[in-house]
Parts: sequence; C-alpha cells; structure tokens
Amino acid sequence: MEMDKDYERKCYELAYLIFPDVDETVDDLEIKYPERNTLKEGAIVTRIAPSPTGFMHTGSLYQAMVHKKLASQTDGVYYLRVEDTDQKREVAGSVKMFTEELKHFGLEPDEGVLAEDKQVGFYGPYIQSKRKDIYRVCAKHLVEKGLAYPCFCTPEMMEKTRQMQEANKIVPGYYGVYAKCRNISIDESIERVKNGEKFILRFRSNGSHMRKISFVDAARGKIEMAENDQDVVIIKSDGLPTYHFAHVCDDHFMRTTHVVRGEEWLPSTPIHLDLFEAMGFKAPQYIHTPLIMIKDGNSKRKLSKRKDKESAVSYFIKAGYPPEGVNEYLMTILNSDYEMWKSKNKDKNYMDFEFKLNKMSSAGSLLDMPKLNDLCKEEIAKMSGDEVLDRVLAWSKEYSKDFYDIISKDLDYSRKVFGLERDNTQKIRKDIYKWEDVEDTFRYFFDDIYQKELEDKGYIITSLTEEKNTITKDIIRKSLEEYINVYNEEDTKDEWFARMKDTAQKLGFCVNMKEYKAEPEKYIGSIADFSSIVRMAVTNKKNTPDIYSIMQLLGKDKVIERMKDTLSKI
RNA sequence: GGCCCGUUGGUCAAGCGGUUAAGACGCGACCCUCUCAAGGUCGAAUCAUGGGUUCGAUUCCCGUACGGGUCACCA
Repeated sequence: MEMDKDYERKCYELAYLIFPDVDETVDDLEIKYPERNTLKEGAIVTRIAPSPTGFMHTGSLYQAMVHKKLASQTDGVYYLRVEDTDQKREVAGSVKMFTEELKHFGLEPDEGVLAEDKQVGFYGPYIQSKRKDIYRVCAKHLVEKGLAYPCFCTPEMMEKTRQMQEANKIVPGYYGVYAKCRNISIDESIERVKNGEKFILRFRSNGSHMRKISFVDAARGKIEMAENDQDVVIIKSDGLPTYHFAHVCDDHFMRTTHVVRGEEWLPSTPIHLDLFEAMGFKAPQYIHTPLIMIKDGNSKRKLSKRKDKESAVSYFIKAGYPPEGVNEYLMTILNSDYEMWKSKNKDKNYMDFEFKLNKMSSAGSLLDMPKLNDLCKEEIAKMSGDEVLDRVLAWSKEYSKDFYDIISKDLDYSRKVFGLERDNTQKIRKDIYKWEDVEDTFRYFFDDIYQKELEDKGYIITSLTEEKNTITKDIIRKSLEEYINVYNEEDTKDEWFARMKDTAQKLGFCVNMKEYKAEPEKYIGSIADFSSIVRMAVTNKKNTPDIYSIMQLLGKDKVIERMKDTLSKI
C-alpha cells in the first residue's frame, strides 16, 4: 500500500520532470473539444488523413469516396487532417496539391484543412505538427498513470535485441523482458532524466500476446487477434508523436466516429485499441478498406508508388480522365451492388446511391483500366459538344498548351469539331475516354497538327495498295482526279453519297456491299474502298467519323486542296 | 518465419443450404454500315483444394494450397 502511494507520487514527479511546462490536463481537453452534440443521432464523423509526401495515392481517392458518402448520407462530418509527424518525408506544396486533387473529383471535405491556407472547424488545429501541445498533455497523462515511460535505448541496442530475437525465433519487438527501459526502476528513470540523458517515450502495455481480443470491423465483421503487448513509441526524439499515438489523441478529440483506413493498418489495430483503453477513451468504429492491386506478371500486388503510374491520383488528372468516370469506377469496386443500382437509375449519379458498409468487398481488387476507360467513355458520351470543348479547353490549358492555343484560335470552329456526331441525338460518338487522346483523334481538323503529321509520318494512302492488290496507285490517282471534279459542297448528305457512288461505279468499284461480298473478284474494290481513298486523302487517317460531316466542316477549299496535295504525292 | 486478411469466368462481381450460378468490362462471331467508335443479336469462359456437417453444399465448420498485408523513433 505504502509502496503504491510512493510509486504513484514518483510517476507524477517523472511526468513533471519530462513535461514541466504542461499544465493542461486531459479533462481540460475534454471540455475544449467537446462531443459533437449538435449532430443528429447516427451521424458519422470521418476523416481523411494524408501525409504530405507530395503524392496522393489512388487508394486515398477511393477512401475519400467512402468518407464523403458516409458523412453526407448521415448528415455527419468529413474532415481533413494533415499527418505530418514525419518531417523527414515532408514535401512542400503537398497540402495544396492534395486539397486541389480532392476538389477535382468533387470529394472535398466539409471541415479541417480545406486549402493550403484555409482551415475550418472547432476541433483544430488540423495539422498534427501544430498539435504538439495536445499530444504532450496526453503523454503526460500516461506517464502520471505509470502507463508510459522514458526509454533510453539507442537504435544500435535495439538492433542487437532484434537480431537476437530473430536468431532465436522469438517474437521480435520491445515488450516484456526485452523492454529494457520498462524494467528499470522509477527512481533510476527520474535520475537519468534529471541527468539530461536523451530519451523517447514508450507506452507501457499490459497486454499479453497469449490473450485474444476481438473487435468489429464495420465492413468485415468480427476480427480476432492477439492482444498487443508491444511497448510502442508514443513520442519520438523530435518531440512529435508516432502515428499510433497521434491517431488515438486526434480521433478522440476531433470526435471521429468512424476510422476508414487501408487494410495495411489492420495488424496494428490491437495497438490502437490498447492505447485507447489506456487513455480512457472510447475507440471509434474501424473500417479497413481493401487495397487496390495491380497485375504484375502472373500475380497481383499492391499499387506501388515507384512502379505504377496509376498509383498517383495526379496521373488520372494529367491524362484527362473525366472525374465523373473515375468516380463511377471507384463506386463499382467500392460497393458491390452499385452497378445494379446504376443500371436501374441511369440518370442519377453516385451521390444519390445509398452506400452500405456491409456491401463493401474485402478482397483487394485489381485496377481494371479497360473498365475505367469504358466508364469514362460513357460519361463523355453524355456531354454536349459545348461541354466537351469546355473540358478540353480547361484540360489542355493546363497540360497541353500547344493544343490549347490551336483550338482556342477559332472557338466556333472547335465547337463544331467537338460537337461532331455528338449533338445530333441518335448516334452519339463514343470514342474518347480521356482528354489526352483528343488531339490525336481530331488532328486532321487543325492544319498545324495535320501538316506536321504529314511531314513526320508521311501519306498513309499508299498503304491501301498493300491491302488489296486491285487498288493500284493508278486507281487511287484516278479516283481522286475524278472526285475532285465532281465534289459539290452544296450537296445534302444523300446527294453527296449518291455522287460518291456514281464516281466509284464509273471507275469499276462495286457500290453495293452485299453484291461485293458475294462476288468480290468481279470488281476492283467496293464503295468502302473508294470511301477510304477519299477519307485518307482528306484526313490522312484510316478511321474517322462520317466523311461527309468532316468535309462540310473543313470547307470546300481545304478539301480540294488536301486531295490535290495527296494526289501530287502518290 | 509469426500474426492477420482474402480466394466465384481474363477482370470487377451477384449469390447468403436446393439457382439453367445474375450483371458489367474485356474477348469472339454475326447483323447494321462509306471506315472506325457506337448500337443490336448470339457465344466461349467461374465456385482454389481435401475433409467434415447435412437429404442436399458455391453458400456453414476444419485443414491444405495460393495470393496479399504486417511485424520502425514511416505513415
């Protein structure tokens, strides 16, 4: 009894020695950062917690979607907290990039760090390096309770212990008898701190590896794991907390109800539960999301920052994937019944969908680029020509300046180009899924690009002779010569095609595809071949939308000029 | 290696003890067609494996294999 009182007193003495300037208490913080009572029952408070490493992972976007959905569905709060406790890895400008990228996808938070210089909310500061005082109050609390202690071990000593443990096949780590500083007397600790010896702070775990704990993951259900028995570091030598400790303090005092994080955190959840209990805090609900994988040879692995360009959200922005399409894709891998719902609610978007935690898949899914492309294609197909132009303008201004200059020269013309087979309701063109490809798809509409391509790659029309030996250079020449004479810009589409057929027939082409297919040897080629000659002469492309519309857009002079030019090169 | 999570066609997946095992992407064929893209019709293709439990297992339990994650003063 006497001893306990004495020990208790010494813990306070030690706490005071370590934190002489901390006079706030955990109870003070409880009052300063009260529970969010204004929220209605069942409101979910979530947070996205990026580290400012200059890189936003695609997985973070996926999680941002979960946060946004959960919070908005329950009239809760989704906030952003910057986790910058590892100052070595910090990259300037990260916060700006992160918030802008979230915004790009319409997944901006409601609270916390909303922009580089903008924080909103009563639970701040929302940047961990600015919350040092809070962690110190909490750490002091643990020292006072005898639940944290100074550790004087050097990295070299730690390394030796680890090697010994590995050699002897003992569970590695700092715990039990291997936790040297855990087992020194409180008097010695006090003495060594007084002497100015360097130390860090460790948690004193009372857990045992032999016991099991279980908790309910809101997406995966009950999970059973060994209790934590590691005396993890809570305050590092730079005075900042480790992730484990910051998570516990912040999510408690920011009143987070649901912690949505990647599966890689699952193994350390017992540590967090242990810490929550030690602090006397109620633990939040955990949701561990599956990792996004990528195919690597015959196996799959986690998206890697170094190897996979798709691991960075910025990749999708730079390539000009429409955010709507990316979001659609994320939803399909996020909630298993989304695609079903979507097919019944084509006109609605993902914000109208009721996201359910128990419908979350727990297996890591492969990033399926063809599927993403398809979804993006569908989204772009919904846009009008004007909208496509606006988007291409906005994208190219940022990522393809030359192209931007070219298309903004004559906006009326560009509007018609991008409205091609798009504004005429019935057959909507679906051949673009990202803005990056637009320049190549429409290159023949813009003289500068068209000319450059001819110089670089040459005239592809001669390739026709290789495909079909009846189509000789002579035939191509005759076809163009003939067609130049009869082309009439005033023709309606039907008249135009009749004229095409007429010309083709005179030269020996078959104008009826069925007849041609039945007896191809009777003709030098079909109307399709003749069309190809015209198409290539005008666009230098094998495949394009309807040539009539293209010719109309280009105008007679240019059409004739291009055909003559091609003629001179055969 | 210890611990944890996971495993239905090539990919994403529905299913929650009895189904001809949905659907989407991709792939193939055909149709439409001036070429593509699109659209239409059709098609090939899946319950990792061995034991239980049960009248009956894709579904429940255990083992095995395989894949992934994690074991820091990084998050």
